[in-house]
Amino acid sequence: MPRMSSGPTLKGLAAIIGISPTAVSMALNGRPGVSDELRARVRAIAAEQGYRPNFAARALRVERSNMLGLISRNLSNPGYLRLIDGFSGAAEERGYQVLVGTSDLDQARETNMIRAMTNRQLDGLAIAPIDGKAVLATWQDESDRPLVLVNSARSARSSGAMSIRGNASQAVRSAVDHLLELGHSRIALLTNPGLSSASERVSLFRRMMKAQGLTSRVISGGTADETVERVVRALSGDDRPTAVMTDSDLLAHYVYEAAIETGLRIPHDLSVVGHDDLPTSRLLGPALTTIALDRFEIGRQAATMLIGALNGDEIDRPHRELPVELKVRQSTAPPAG
Amino acid sequence: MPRMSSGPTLKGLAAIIGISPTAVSMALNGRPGVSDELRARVRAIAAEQGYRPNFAARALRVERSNMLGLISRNLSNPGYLRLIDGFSGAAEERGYQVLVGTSDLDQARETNMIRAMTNRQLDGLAIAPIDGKAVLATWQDESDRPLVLVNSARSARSSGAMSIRGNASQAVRSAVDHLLELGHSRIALLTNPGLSSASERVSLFRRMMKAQGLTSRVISGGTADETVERVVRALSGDDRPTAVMTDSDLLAHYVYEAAIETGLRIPHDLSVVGHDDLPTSRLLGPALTTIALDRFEIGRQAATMLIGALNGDEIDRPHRELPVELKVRQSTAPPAG
DNA sequence: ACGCTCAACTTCAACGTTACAGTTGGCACG
DNA sequence: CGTGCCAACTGTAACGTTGAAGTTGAGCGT
Repeated sequence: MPRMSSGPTLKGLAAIIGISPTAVSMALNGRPGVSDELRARVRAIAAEQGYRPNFAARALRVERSNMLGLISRNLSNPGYLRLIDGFSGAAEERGYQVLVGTSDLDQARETNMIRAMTNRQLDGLAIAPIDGKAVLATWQDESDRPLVLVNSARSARSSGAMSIRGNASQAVRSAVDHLLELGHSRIALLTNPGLSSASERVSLFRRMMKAQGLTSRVISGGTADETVERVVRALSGDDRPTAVMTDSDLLAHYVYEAAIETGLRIPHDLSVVGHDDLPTSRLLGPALTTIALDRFEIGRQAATMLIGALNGDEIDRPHRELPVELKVRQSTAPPAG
Repeated sequence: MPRMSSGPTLKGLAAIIGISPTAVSMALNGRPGVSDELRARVRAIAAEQGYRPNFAARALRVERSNMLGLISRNLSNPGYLRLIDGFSGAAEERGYQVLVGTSDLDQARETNMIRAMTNRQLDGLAIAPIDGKAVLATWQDESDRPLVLVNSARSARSSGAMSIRGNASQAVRSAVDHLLELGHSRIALLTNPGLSSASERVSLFRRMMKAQGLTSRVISGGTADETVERVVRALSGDDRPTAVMTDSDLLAHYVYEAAIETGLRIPHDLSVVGHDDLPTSRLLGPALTTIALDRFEIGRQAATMLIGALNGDEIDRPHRELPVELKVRQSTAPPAG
């Protein structure tokens, strides 16, 4: 029932001005082939008539939609808002619009999302993949447009796509080093399950701990409630960890909740290290020690890389790792006793 | 240079099967006019050939894009992530995709965003407007599709659009009542400037304070840094407020930062009441007393209302106010002295 | 056997845009 | 004064889809 109030079209404008639609198109799109004088006249009349180009028609014709897609793993982690913010800001600056979606950590949904987006003649896609390689396969099956993998495992790097992420090894290393220096020996890592990027971090963590002759403990997150519950359980044993490092500040928040539930005091009974540095993290009680990662910048650069590739530019470093920085605050301390 | 790997089109499929494109279209879209047998055959061959419908072409033809727009005021407030999450979840369930944008609290950008979205044959728009009336004017100028105003001022209600928001008067009332009961008399309200919905809250706040014979103080936020600075200044006078209530948890966070800067302890020297109840708010130090508002649900319902209207349904309550709930935690206490 | 109806298709045109291949006319040049 | 050239346009067709208006032929009642 609801229809667009049908404003004038290129053809309509052409009729009014008395020239061909092609000329109007060229005039409005700033392409050569029309005199400056006519161009000005066309612009004036277009504005006066309230002409609005029809993007669907344009997309059909030129096989470009001027839309970029952004698919995140979930939409509960505030870190993704930073990503969206950076991405959409950069995209809008260059005249692109942003289609968002989330896989919700579900492979099938991720594939569907990608398909749905390619149906729309999406010009490029940035995705924080569940499994980078699977995404690569799906995308290249569907489209030969630029793709940026965000925060994916190193193993998913390929010449077919670009990638950008925080420096994962630096992140794990600085967290572990910090905790070791404080004197911790029973350290647990809380990660999101099922992510190929997570397993990369896990193995790095295991290797570092082994090098110290220490055993490593890994806790897999799930839904919010599940995660808290699992952390509670992990913190209950006799040889419970004295420190937990996490893959995100959000996960660190769950540790805080678990600490409240178990009555452990942070940092006296338990040290916590996050990863992100959300704006709220320094305001937590106690302020969270975390590995700062500029997700806004990741979003920005992802969009910029996509648009660059669309313009045919040679992309500077197609596989980027942004530096991370340990912010020591109040949630870490030497282990008690 | 990058082009879609041109899969088969309706016409191509039709040629392969030996029937007309129209029949293929009817078969795939589940419309009557084809036998069950042919429908099955078409579906099988479409799948086998990897057929992907071209949404741009469809949009051009039917003047529907199957996209919904969501424009927020900014993308730094984590509350908007909840909104996006609820909105996109409901939209995806019904086969719609979501175009996001932000006005960044800039009128011109907001208007541009709306125009850019209508150019795309957007089917419906949910927007947290800077000025609801202005949005209404722009939108109705461009399109007669459904519009939902999110968190807009009551004054922007009109028959031309739907709306959904938290119960603003209940929110202001319960915050003020809570602080009055604790014994506060110098209460400040920290709001976002320039929002018509904010001025509605301000006037309600002023009225309530006046009814108590108390003077009211309003602090206008700005950028993050500006806001902290203004709060610091507001907290410096001799007759400084003993309590600050805010329009969002994000603003409450700024008050926390200002408190750190000025050395005031919460809640001993200063009580703080937020508005949102972000997941992190109960983990702050001290845990934030706040007015809980389910932004996820607002997003969900906004999308549902839009899609309902698109289906021609009679919308149940086109102007909705969700209840809010005061969560008393540790950031409020009786004033010292 | 005749007309009638209806399901199952086909044909045609159009949505708004732009690429490409013309066409025109003015002007410089030998 | 023709010839060639170029700027400034025009005309046509096509992108993939679908609505509307046909066309067919099988089945049915009389």
